[in-house]
Amino acid sequence: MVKERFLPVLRELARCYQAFELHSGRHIRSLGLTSAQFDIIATLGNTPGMCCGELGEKTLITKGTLTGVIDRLESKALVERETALHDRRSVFVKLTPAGEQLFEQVFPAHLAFIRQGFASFTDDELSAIQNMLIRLREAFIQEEKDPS
Amino acid sequence: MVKERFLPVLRELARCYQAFELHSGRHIRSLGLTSAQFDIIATLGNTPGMCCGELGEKTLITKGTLTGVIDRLESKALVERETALHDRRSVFVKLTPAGEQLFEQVFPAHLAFIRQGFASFTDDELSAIQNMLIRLREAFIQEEKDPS
DNA sequence: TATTGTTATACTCTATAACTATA
DNA sequence: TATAGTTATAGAGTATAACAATA
Repeated sequence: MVKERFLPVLRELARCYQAFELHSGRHIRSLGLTSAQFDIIATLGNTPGMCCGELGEKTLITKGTLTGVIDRLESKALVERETALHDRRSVFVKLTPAGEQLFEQVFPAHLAFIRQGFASFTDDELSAIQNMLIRLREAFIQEEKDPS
Repeated sequence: MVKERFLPVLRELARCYQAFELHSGRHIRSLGLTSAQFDIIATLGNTPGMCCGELGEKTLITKGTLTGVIDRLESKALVERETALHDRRSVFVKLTPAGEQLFEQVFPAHLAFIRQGFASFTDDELSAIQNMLIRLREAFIQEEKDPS
């Protein structure tokens, strides 16, 4: 029978993230978007745009998938593609005015939801939890690179 | 421009969870399973089995999807279905011997990976992070029920 | 030759709703 | 009537690999 001191923490990590995802997923779907699509919108928000490679890195969506996701956002007229000037292999993706409007309408609602969730935390507590999450993530990544 | 004290924490929560998912996802796929399928295996491990309703609750997989996931696991001979005795509408799902063997082979490897990630944390730190994650999740759920 | 993004394939998950059989 | 699962449908993400255009 398994009994490890860290399992409760891992379970809480998953449950906490999933609780957040559950809410935000509903909100996103009510806008007619999927998580992947919203990820793109949120990543492009408040930026001048970026090329597919950069978008893929930030959203963890692989390039083959990314093409389809951007296709669907483009057909909704929320993003647009331009050929990059400096490298004609690259495609520059950015929000359309409608996309920016959606971003600006949706993001504050997200923030309000999240803000309330964090309302009872002091700044010190926030720092503490953030630092531990960073440490934990780095430990996971470390092993990824160096599977000793 | 958005500037909230809790956004860095939320981002770390997501990145930390995703870092874990990235690794475990690779491991799972190398076994020829999907995340949903592994979720079922892990949930059934060390239990006598359970009916679809309970499985769905624990894994957050909706019943329509669950049928398909279990179908695929059954075709791999990792789980089996039995009609429940007490209620013939219910279906009892449990690991086959092969499923148990997979569970017992895979789970320790997962644990070893996770254990290393947590290696540098003291017990006090683990308690602290766990408590904060619980608080945070409950705050999210609270809003879900009571959107004030 | 290497890189950027697209296309193609095959599979799986997702939400939703109608349906069957029990209760 | 209500519940437990199944079936059906349509859409979307996933991994993977081959491909075109450009560097």
